[in-house]
Amino acid sequence: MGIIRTTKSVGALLNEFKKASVGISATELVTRLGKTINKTTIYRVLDKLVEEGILHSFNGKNGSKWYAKCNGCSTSGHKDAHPHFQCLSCNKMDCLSNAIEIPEISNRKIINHQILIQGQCESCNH
Amino acid sequence: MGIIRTTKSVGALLNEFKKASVGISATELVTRLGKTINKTTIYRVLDKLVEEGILHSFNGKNGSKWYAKCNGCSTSGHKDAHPHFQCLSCNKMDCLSNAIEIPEISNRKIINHQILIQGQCESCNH
DNA sequence: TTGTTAACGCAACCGAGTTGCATTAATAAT
DNA sequence: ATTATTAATGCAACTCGGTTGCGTTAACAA
Repeated sequence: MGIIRTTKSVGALLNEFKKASVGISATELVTRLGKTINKTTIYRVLDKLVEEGILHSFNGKNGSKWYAKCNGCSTSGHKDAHPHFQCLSCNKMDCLSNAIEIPEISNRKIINHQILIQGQCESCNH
Repeated sequence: MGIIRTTKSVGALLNEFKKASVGISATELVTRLGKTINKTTIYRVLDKLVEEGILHSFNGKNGSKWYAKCNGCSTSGHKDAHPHFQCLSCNKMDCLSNAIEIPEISNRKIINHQILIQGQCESCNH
């Protein structure tokens, strides 16, 4: 399950996330790295990195897959559920540190949640 | 923009939502109605019903498209943003009436938001 | 009853993501 | 350093949700 070798694909992907403080979509990663790394590999490495607790995965508008660095997660689980903000003009995806209270819901067991806030980012909001 | 004729496709789709108090995914509607209504038509009618403020649309897990009845919406906009709960066992999708506070976010303009809570529903939670 | 055009069906397409399998290369063993 | 093991990769083909273009049908107004 957890075996990960230090290959150039893993390095290249981790590098993209080291450079960026924001989220990156799977398709964006394929366009950035697709000439040197096969897209199948990109998707597989992303899955691995999520399993490892290094990245977290969530959905953007239109349900597309996005990834961002984790904060204090591990193989045993993702702990830092936080809202994401996606700009409807430039599509930039931010991880927000704002804590949002999810209430208990009668008779249901909550396992996780996703909050996607959409609007205009700092640069596009004028 | 808003012109809608009372065709059998519109009737059939509205009927599905009249019968159900929960959300229905686009693919589920295609399997239910696909023998009598072409899937292109299904997607087009759904779009129309969302424009009309009769249904609202949102994403389930894996980013799939879901629809549910609106409450007090109109062609001028969807007003009843509420969280959705999807059961990870049976995939049932509920509209929740719980109000969840979305804070203002510095320098950004919030236009809308989606909250998807996942877990076990009443029947699957034992 | 007829004319207009919204709505429909069909076929073909698109794009994100996946699968199977043969090949390559990272790590462990010698 | 050399070899053996098997995780990781590349490739091609595929799946599936959803869309587009276009000719035909049928709702509604005249």
